[in-house]
Amino acid sequence: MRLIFMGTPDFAVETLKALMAAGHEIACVYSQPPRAKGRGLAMQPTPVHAFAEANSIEVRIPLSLKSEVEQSRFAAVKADAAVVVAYGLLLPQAILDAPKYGCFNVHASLLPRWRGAAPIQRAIMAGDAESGVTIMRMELGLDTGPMVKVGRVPITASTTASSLHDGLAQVGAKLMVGVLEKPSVHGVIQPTDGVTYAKKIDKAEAKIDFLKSAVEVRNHIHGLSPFPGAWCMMNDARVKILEAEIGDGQISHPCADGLIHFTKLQREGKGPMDAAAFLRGFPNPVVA
RNA sequence: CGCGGGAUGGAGCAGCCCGGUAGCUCGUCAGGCUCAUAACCUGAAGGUCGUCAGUUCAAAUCUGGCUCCCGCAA
Repeated sequence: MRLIFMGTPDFAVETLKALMAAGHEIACVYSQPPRAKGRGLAMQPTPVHAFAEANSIEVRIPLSLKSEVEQSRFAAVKADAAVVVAYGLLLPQAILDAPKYGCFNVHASLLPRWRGAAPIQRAIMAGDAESGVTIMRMELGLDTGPMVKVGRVPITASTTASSLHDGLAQVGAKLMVGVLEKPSVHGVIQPTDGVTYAKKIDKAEAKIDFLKSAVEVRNHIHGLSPFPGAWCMMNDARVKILEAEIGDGQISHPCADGLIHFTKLQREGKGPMDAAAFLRGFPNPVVA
């Protein structure tokens, strides 16, 4: 099929790769415009942008799709369908209606739970037992469309946002390819019960609150690992905690109901390391 | 030119300010000891100190360029 792909972060690249591998024609790719970010505030294209460019696919980076000009450009592609994965812009009705089979979205949660920006992190932080990917037909509302296909992934004591992200990206890519084999399918309307929204991660919430239970602290750490990274102070140094386990260990700290110990940590300017290595360069840490 | 930290045997660090023998903790290997341990003892291997140039009798250390890694902030 002739497709338009719309996406921005790494998570979306997996689906784009899978669509190409499945033999679909990617007519063009939409992504967020490059922004000045990172050290030195250099302009950097988004991961999807960079990948598409490396594969000689036309990249479009409009600031908005509200204008008639952009909408007619979109329609002029005459795509069979559009696949949207974490794009970052709302699609007006004119866009949604343009492709022959409509617009499909890959969302990293079991809808209607965790609609919105940070479903992966929120699921882990909330202590959910499982997460997943939902493919839906897009509507005007935020992640409200009828569900076409669902893939489930368990969340365990060792699941981090990073590992879940990678897992879901694979699952989502695979499901999306499957859905396009029967692009005319209708979806199941989302239940009205169990709707939650995954609001964007705010860096201010990254600091670890040891007044919570050990499990809550563990979920907080894993949900924010590695970005933006849960952190605490140790001997006047700011240290990111990337992985932790319930109970006592080489570097532990009490929570409301017991000890938690850190198994992977990173201090400023350094790389991530396990507890034993961390202690060699940072003996007798006092957690504050 | 947003602010800052860093690159030293396999891992984590010290040494740099005040140039002059390559150091520590751990790991690895060999041997010993022990009922036993993340135990202990003995010995060994392993590094052109990120890279290029400069200063100097002499550079891990001082000067300048470059590459790469990371924290903050956006």
